Amino acid sequence: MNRSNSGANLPTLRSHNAALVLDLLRVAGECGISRLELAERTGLTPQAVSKITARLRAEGLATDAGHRASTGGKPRTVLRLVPDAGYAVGMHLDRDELTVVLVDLAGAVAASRTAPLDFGAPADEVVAVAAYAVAAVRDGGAQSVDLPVLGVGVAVPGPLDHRGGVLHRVTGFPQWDGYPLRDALAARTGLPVVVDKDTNAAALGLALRAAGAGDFAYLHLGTGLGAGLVLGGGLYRGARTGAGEFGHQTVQLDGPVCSCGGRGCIEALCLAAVARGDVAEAARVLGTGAANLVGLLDIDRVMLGGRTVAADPDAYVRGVRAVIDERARLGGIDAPVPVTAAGGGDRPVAEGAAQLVLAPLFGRVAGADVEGADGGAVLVP
Amino acid sequence: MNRSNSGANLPTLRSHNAALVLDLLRVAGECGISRLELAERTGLTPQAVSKITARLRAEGLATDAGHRASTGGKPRTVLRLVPDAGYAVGMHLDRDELTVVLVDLAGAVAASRTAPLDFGAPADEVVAVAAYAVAAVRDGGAQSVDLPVLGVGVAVPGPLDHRGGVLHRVTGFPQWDGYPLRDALAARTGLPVVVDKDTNAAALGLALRAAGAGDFAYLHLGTGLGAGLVLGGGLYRGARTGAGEFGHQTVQLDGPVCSCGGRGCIEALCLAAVARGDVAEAARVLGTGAANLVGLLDIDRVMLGGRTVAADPDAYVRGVRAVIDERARLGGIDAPVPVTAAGGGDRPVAEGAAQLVLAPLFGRVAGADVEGADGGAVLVP
DNA sequence: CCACTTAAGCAACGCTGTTGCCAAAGTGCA
DNA sequence: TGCACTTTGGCAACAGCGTTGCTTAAGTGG
Repeated sequence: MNRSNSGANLPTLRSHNAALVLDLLRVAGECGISRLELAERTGLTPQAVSKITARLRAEGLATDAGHRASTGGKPRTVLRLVPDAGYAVGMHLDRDELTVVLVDLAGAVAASRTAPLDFGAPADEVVAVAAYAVAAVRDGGAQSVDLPVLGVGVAVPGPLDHRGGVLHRVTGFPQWDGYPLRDALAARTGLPVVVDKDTNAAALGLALRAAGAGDFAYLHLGTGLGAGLVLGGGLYRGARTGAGEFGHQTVQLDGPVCSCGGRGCIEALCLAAVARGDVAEAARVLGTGAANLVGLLDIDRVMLGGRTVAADPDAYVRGVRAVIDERARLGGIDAPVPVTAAGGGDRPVAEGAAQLVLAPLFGRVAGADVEGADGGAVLVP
Repeated sequence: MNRSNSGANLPTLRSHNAALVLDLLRVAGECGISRLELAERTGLTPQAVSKITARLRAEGLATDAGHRASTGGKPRTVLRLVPDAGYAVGMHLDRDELTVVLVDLAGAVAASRTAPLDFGAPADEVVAVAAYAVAAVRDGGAQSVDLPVLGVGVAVPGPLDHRGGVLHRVTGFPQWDGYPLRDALAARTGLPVVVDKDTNAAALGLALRAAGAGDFAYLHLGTGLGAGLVLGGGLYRGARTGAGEFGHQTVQLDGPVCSCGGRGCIEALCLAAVARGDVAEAARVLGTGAANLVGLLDIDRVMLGGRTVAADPDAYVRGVRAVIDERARLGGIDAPVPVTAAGGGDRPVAEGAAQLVLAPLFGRVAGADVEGADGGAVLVP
């Protein structure tokens, strides 16, 4: 929805429709989808879909996958995505651990690698370790075959400038302040690199997996508390990539002082409850923040994740759901917003990071420029 | 960013670019804009802009407006919007008052009308009064000339279904629950009708007026407290048009009971402070909610409006700004988000309502279907 | 007065999705 | 087995979009 410089011409049109079809193929998965279904879903004419899919097949991105049962005439030919036409590396740079995955176009993990990491080490050293991990996961995927890797998506904790790939004010790690992570890693790996917050990456991954889930908020409770927002079908980053500062929302005026200097922050109240073992109270505080968010943004779903939640997912889901249901009941709303656990601990973050690279191919994520090593090496021209 | 049924063809492309150019003409206002500037802003080639503007001129939507000073060669021809090529009616149905305005394409008010209203009267009676006001403002605009009125935008308090134009659960006015306001008024007036929340209408109007302001939140403090969100350049309504439920955000766990049944809602705390004359405390509570919002959504600006704010705008702006600045300082942010008063009391709501009809012409507002009397009588074919 | 610069239109072009038509590949009944 | 019917999907011609190459219009400056 970028208002500036958004004039559309025929190449724009072409890639838009191609991305749309590719996304439907991706969502259909193994079972595939027929040309006529694609036409119905996109609003394009069947003939246009035929032309678009012919191009995709010529480029090796789509292929035939059998036939549907006949309904009285010629049976429909089913098309599906060719998953190994492209790969992306997803990386989760956490405070004490490095997780790297290699995923294909369909989002399936082809290889993964986890190693301890000292995020407090000099930035160049961390980048070197990261670049080595990328190389390792590329080799490990298939033996001596050069896989077409489109780029590297990196998820990091704390605030950053997503467009420039530069970190800012990472609490406790001053050596990262202003470090051009994207360009450094792009130079080391020779691949385009996209950097984003860990919560955003996780939310993006979940948004692509659960198709049709609509708008939702992903709340990540680990060493800190943050949120990833999927609004209007796309990841919402805000004006300065700072959206999702959920942890320091005030839910108690003049409450206890938080590490951020504020008072009554959700994060402080929630983690204090966790520290004294009161999971129910932690969930209630989290639920209050979640209910605020649900009301403000009118979202369809709340998903909980992160290490702390993973330790006792049922308790958190139950506690958060109780607050949201109560608020909905008071507001006279019949169907309260569902609350679920994301599952998989920290793994969704690395997989979501890979989707930072892949999502633009499918027309997802507004304004995510994949740049770095070479300007705009995208698959669909 | 609607994901379903969004295949693009040539007419889509054409109207998209036409809307883009029309929007730039609108923003340029009286002074106009040259073809080459349009080309730079849109990213289109000058020749494409020439073709598009030729079409707009043929349709009577644009016209020449003199020349710029020469820079050594042929001087640029300046183009501008023809404001009276189209009009829209904006209506603010408040609890005790009805405000109707007639605005032209440029957003200028050509006629206005205010009358007391009993929102508690039977719905059909209110609609009859509203339809009469629409007819009156259409006649009053120009003497015996049939102005091209594109539709009616209606702003109402409380929750509703924007797509269907049906109200829901309006607190204190049960006769409106489920009433098909859009269709009823469309039948009475013979014009397409769009219905939205008052806060959304006001936010839209402000978004169009202050071009380039980026994302912002409009906080409306009147008989209640609500918010209108402009995210990613467009009005954000949420999945069920319920976004902006700002008043019942909890900012004090286990705080005083609110009329909604919850505890520690901003609205309850804020209005209680207003009732006892403590404007500073009201502003502080409002500021806390605003700061939460700024952090969560990373917006560029906060605007305050509504009758209560209009009574003492400086005090509210100062109080809200203080909280936001303090939070930014703690977060290490250099440039805190600006806070301003919207001004004009309730007038921005009616003008914004008119923009519910006009905005789609300029490519603004995602997913605002103007339907009603006749399906899709828009100006640009 | 003439060289130069800048703006804007004309004509031809490549490419998009669309339309009309036809071959391919099934089902179902006689 | 054969024929009528239904449905799918490709081929060819088409209208319309922005783009490119070139020409004309309308200024400035020496």
